[in-house]
Amino acid sequence: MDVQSTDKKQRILDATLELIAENGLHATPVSQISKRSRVSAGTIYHYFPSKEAIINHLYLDLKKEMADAAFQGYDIKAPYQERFFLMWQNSLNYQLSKPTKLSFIEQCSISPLISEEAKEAGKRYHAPLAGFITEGCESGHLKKMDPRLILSLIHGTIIGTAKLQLSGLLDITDEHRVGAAQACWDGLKAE
Amino acid sequence: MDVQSTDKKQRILDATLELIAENGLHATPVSQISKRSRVSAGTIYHYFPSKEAIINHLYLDLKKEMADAAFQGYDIKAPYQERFFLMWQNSLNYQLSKPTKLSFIEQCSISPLISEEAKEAGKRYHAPLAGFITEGCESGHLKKMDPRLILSLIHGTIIGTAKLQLSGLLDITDEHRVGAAQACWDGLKAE
DNA sequence: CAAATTAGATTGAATGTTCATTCAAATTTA
DNA sequence: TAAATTTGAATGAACATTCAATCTAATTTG
Repeated sequence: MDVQSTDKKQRILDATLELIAENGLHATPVSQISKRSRVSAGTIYHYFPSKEAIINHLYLDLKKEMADAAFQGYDIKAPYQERFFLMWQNSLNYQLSKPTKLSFIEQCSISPLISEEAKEAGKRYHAPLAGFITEGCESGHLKKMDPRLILSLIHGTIIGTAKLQLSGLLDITDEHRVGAAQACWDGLKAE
Repeated sequence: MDVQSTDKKQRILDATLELIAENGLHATPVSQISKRSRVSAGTIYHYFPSKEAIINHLYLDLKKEMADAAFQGYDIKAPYQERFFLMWQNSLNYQLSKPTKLSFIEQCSISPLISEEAKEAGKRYHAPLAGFITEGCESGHLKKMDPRLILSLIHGTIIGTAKLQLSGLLDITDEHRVGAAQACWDGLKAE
């Protein structure tokens, strides 16, 4: 696979992401993906076996990207609370800077269009994050609560904040970011 | 509109809700809605001008139902914290007991299939809830933070918890409910 | 009261459109 | 020149919507 063809593959993925974020999972025909990506319909099927495969591929790419983004600048030697804030902020910043990706993932996360295997693989990317939470519970930094529940609460606050911006109801400033991260920490820290 | 016809209208709405929760917004043809509701395709168009109209109608019904559910047993004379817990629990219980409704709303909340008017009307149902948060900020029970941000954080924790159950990853017990509500409160209460 | 009339409800086959996918042919690359 | 890539028109299936015909029940008329 040469540069030209990887480029085309990526153009297909980019166009699909944009169109689904704009028009929704249901209203994105291959003909439009073809136009937007400047790759003919036939060629799209040279790179992907089906439209469903494009969407599943995209889903996994984004899941990985999001998981990686959380660990940007992670320093294992830093205090637990500091690492908590770093990852919370990293994750929120990612969602805020890539609104099309948030929109796409939110549409897919429930849809049966995403295969069980892809959902399973997506969860695997969460393992390091889950480990970080479990560490916090065991070391006494976080409340004694099921780590899966804690992770869902954290995720909920991040997505809630990002969607608020996406909806246009409130422009999230640095002050909001810090306040929201603090609220999340205050709710989950031990004592 | 007699009993028989309201019944049919409701059957159409019920079938659409179920099918979209099962198969997704994109993969729910009118022919299936017709089968599941036992109302012929033609009759569906007697009650609704289009498939989109069914979905928008359903969206508004559910938005109202959810807003109302939060206030079940609300006692304006109760202490602020008690009312906070009541509404948080009410909302979570609603989402947990109606998983198809959660799935449907989550799929719609981003989709461009929902008209701007419907989204606007849906927001109006949130007004009492928003008022409750503003009251808490002004009375000093909640942190000094933008009430819209606080509401989003609360909503995020509820949806995060409910989706955890929906995904099958964790069965939410009473203990989990109380813990999650407490975490949400601890994060948002003043001091 | 029974027959006739009417309006609304209901049907599902027919319509025209849109869609994902295919493929024979053309072009590019090695 | 052989293999890989690319094209876009062609294909057939699936879809939302329409509509002429039929049924139901309520209302009017003789």
